[in-house]
Amino acid sequence: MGLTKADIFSKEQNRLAMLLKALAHPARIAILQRIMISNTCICGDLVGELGLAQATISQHLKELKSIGLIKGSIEGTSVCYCIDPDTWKVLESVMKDFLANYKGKTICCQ
Amino acid sequence: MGLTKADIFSKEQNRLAMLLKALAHPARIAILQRIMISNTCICGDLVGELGLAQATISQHLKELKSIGLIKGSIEGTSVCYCIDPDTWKVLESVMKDFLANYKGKTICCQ
DNA sequence: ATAATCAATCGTAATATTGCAATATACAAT
DNA sequence: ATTGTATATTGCAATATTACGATTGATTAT
Repeated sequence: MGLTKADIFSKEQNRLAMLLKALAHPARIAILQRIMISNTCICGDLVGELGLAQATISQHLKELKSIGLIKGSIEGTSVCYCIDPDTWKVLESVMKDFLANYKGKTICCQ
Repeated sequence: MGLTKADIFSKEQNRLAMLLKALAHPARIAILQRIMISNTCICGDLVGELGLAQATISQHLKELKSIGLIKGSIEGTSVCYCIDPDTWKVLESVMKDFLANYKGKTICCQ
């Protein structure tokens, strides 16, 4: 079918799944790392650094923007992207909670 | 195309992307939460609790198993699944490192 | 042996994702 | 006005994902 049955899961489960889906591509991970490491917003530059076509990178940026992980602002002739601190905090918190559910003390499945 | 160009990214970027992709579905998140909360391996039970068909759940379990996030063992009449502590630790560590790249002190993109 | 139960696999339909060429849009410089 | 530069959008082809009915395989109970 290819259509996730979102209505049978909780808001939180869907939210986390959508955030992780936005991260779940090496190109988008590379883009985010590039933005973070530069410690400032990143304008252009991405095309040529990654080995992907301009249209493809633009599409990945759009995806990251639509989930709110990054935001862009026009800076003269080009567009600058940077991490959205609010969404990033949400991601950190939600992911931490999820991972913390595992206490690591199961004494089964040897 | 639908074919990720994995060869142009680093091993680490691909590894993280694959782990996150395995997590990036509400059903698989729900399955993992159910396993974690029960604090023991979970045998069957999943079908009926989530609103998905048996074949669908089996498929999601297979996906989680193939990336190594869970492992299954035959327990009498049914099959038990539990978190694989090693992969879970890798996930925690890799994800923590990724998130920590953001220092949150960009003074741009207002 | 037969029936019952549980989980895996197969086959298939519907939909989503990835990637890029081509094109469009926006703005700056000449 | 025209040219150049940077990013976005469109359209398309190839592949992947999601979901489930039907079937199969394995085990247990009768």
